[in-house]
Amino acid sequence: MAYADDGPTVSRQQKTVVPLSECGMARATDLIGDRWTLLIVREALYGVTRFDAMQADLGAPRSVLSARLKHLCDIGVMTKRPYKKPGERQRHQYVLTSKGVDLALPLMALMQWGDKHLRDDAPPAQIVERASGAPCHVGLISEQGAPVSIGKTTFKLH
Amino acid sequence: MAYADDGPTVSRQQKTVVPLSECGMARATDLIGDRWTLLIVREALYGVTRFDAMQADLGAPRSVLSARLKHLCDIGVMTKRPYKKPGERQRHQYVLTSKGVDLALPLMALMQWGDKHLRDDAPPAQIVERASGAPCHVGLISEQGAPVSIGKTTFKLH
DNA sequence: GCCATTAAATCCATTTTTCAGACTGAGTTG
DNA sequence: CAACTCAGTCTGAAAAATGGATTTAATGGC
Repeated sequence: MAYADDGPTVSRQQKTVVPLSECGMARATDLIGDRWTLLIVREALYGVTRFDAMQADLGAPRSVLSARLKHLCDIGVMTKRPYKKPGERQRHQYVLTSKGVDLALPLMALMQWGDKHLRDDAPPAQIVERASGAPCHVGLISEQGAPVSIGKTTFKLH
Repeated sequence: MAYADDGPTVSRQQKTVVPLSECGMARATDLIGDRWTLLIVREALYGVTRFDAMQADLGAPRSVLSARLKHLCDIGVMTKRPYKKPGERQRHQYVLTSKGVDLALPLMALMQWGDKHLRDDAPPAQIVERASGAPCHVGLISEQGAPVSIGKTTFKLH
């Protein structure tokens, strides 16, 4: 992997690596790569599902939040559903679908990166096993289920 | 973790989970959460380091690419350096710092998500161990180095 | 039924960002 | 010197984000 401390890296000359439109990552950033969408998903993962609560947490303009939530529902990352606690009025909540829950991993990876590189003190949230409380981290795993250092990997193109 | 198929999830009532400004993830999306930045980092990881090559791959407006690269250098994710292959003119290249290389993991996680949920056929790029060529994937790893299913984890707040 | 309240939006005017494409300037090749 | 390549900058139009005010729909209390 090209790396600033490895000495004079030579650039690939001419060719596109993978056409952008073909790459899952590009499609992903197309769908969710903006200022708010991932933060909204983070809210949902934390269990915040109501419009106003999200708005209060994020401070995003209501119109933007509204549009983003609609979009997230459209692409199947969240669903909007009514719910009613006994004795309370009916409300709406936005809940992650399984497609949305799968975003937890990229999100945790990003959180991990931010906590490592963008702050000096201890991170405010940690990923732990629910049962034991033992901390976990995001990493690469081999076919045999063993952790793999990222430096020992490449992209293989088809 | 709240999940659309788990039945009527009840929303947390009032409180902010972690103040946005405190969260590594929020800081991260602040720095790199836009349409192009992650794609630029992807280019760099693939080994594309020259302005024009990136522009051709991404199709981003040159002014935006220019601004993003400048920003990435400012925040220490990339560095700009001159280089010269014998017999060629001197050029510039943008290379990832170690801080930038660490973005590979969130990026791979996102790619994995996109490949799983945003396409039906086989993904165009795969993460493999350099030595053996065996495929890897991004996942959660326990303290003991064992893979952990994401459903068995939560966020622990401090 | 009528009023106040709350949740969930939408609307508006202003500022910021994006975009496509033309242009610039430095260094290289013929 | 003319043409070409690379790495940008500049420009004006279009799109998106912003903070704030307003709207709508569903209560619960009186």
